[in-house]
Amino acid sequence: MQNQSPSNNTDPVSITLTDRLFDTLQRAIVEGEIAPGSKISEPELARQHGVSRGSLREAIGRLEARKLVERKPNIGARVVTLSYEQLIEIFQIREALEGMATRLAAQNMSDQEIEELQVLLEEHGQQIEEQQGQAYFQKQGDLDFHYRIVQGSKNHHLIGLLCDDLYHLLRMYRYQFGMRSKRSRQAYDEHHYLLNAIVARDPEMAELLMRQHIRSSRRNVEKMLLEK
Amino acid sequence: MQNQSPSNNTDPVSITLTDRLFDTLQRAIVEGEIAPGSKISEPELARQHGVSRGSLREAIGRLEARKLVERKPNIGARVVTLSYEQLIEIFQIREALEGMATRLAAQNMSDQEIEELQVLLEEHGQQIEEQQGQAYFQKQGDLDFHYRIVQGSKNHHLIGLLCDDLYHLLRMYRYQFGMRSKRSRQAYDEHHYLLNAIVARDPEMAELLMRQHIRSSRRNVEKMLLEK
DNA sequence: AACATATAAATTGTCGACATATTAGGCTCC
DNA sequence: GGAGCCTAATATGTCGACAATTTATATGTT
Repeated sequence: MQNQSPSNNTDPVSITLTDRLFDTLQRAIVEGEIAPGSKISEPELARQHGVSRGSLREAIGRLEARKLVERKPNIGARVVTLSYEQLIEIFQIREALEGMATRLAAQNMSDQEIEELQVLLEEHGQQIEEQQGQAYFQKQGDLDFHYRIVQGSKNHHLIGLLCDDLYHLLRMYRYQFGMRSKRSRQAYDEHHYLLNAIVARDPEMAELLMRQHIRSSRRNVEKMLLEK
Repeated sequence: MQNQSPSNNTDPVSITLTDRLFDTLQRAIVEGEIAPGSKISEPELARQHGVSRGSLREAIGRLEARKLVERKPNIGARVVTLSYEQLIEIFQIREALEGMATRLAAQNMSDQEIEELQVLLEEHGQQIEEQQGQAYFQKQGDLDFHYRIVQGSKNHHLIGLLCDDLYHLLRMYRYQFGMRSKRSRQAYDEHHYLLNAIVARDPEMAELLMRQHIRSSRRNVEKMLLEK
């Protein structure tokens, strides 16, 4: 679930101050500790974290590249405000990118990776039967599943795009809108079909099912937001 | 073709020093003035451009976010070295993203935008008949065509992903490998079919044709690289 | 009282310098 | 002659301060 383990350097923890700051701020923004739309004051944040403004600015720069903050010259940076339209945009991109990732995963995942994915899915199935109320683990499980498939594509650029950029934005939406999905059972079934296509090494079908899965998830989110 | 006109701020030119530096360095890297794989010395570059190291570092940070340079903590930044595998990765991502963009363009482009695209394509057709040798304008035309379709998707996040990130990397590959395509005629035909699907407002078909078009372009690139 | 203007405060952009880590070079020892 | 260590030099990471721009405050005029 963390982003630094697969992508970043070999060292155990991020060495440089800016790296740690970036991780900290990213988590704070994603989890809503720093309110969406709020202005980021460089002097204040620097003081709070006990670092220089220079280091902070580099961290903010990275956050901007990941679309978590928006910056205007000579005016300052604000945490992004999430809109319904932007959420749709994200889902469209996810559909395209994860569809391709799944296609590639059907070709490139090792037999062992596929087996592990099957085990993971079985665990999810048990969790759903045992504690149907606990939506948190379902969400976590859903992320795990998608995460592994993306890794299985073996396309490093694609992995970075999804895991380092898009997924954080998506988690931010989840925190902000407090999404508790009532369709964990359906999602589980869809994961099952999808995995079958991967086991059969059928890229075309795998991509198709993933795209349907994400569209279905999107429709669910749309419905939930309109209910409010 | 430029990236700053649609995406960036409202001011005529980039105001801040770091912005200009970033634009300059990006162009220099994309066009190969700074050799791929070469180390970026902060003191030297800062001196050459007459700026402080701080400003330069912010610019390098953005270049890193766009995958044009790779940075290792306490060691330094190097211009990316382009490999055959990475090129394939880029094409796979393009196929997914531009496929989706075309699907959306078929739904969201205005009638006027479509007409303008038809005019543009006609001009390309004439250029091909008149000066079949001039590969440069063909490439430029190809980029224009793709660029406009992406814009037509009206998905701002997707537009940024393709125009601000991927296309620069792609142009870098073109410069480095000196790609002169001998299939401008075929590409033109494919553009024609594709545009027809957009005119017919057929998203499914439009996406399909774009994906085929990009796959075809990829195969051509693969062939060219193997010939060397 | 409201609007415009001018001044003051605060914030962002930029710079130069210090601290720390890496690399290069030379010396010793085997 | 080569491998390994120690020292010097260079590069990166981090900081505090100045410059330029924006925002807030105060003043004056209609």
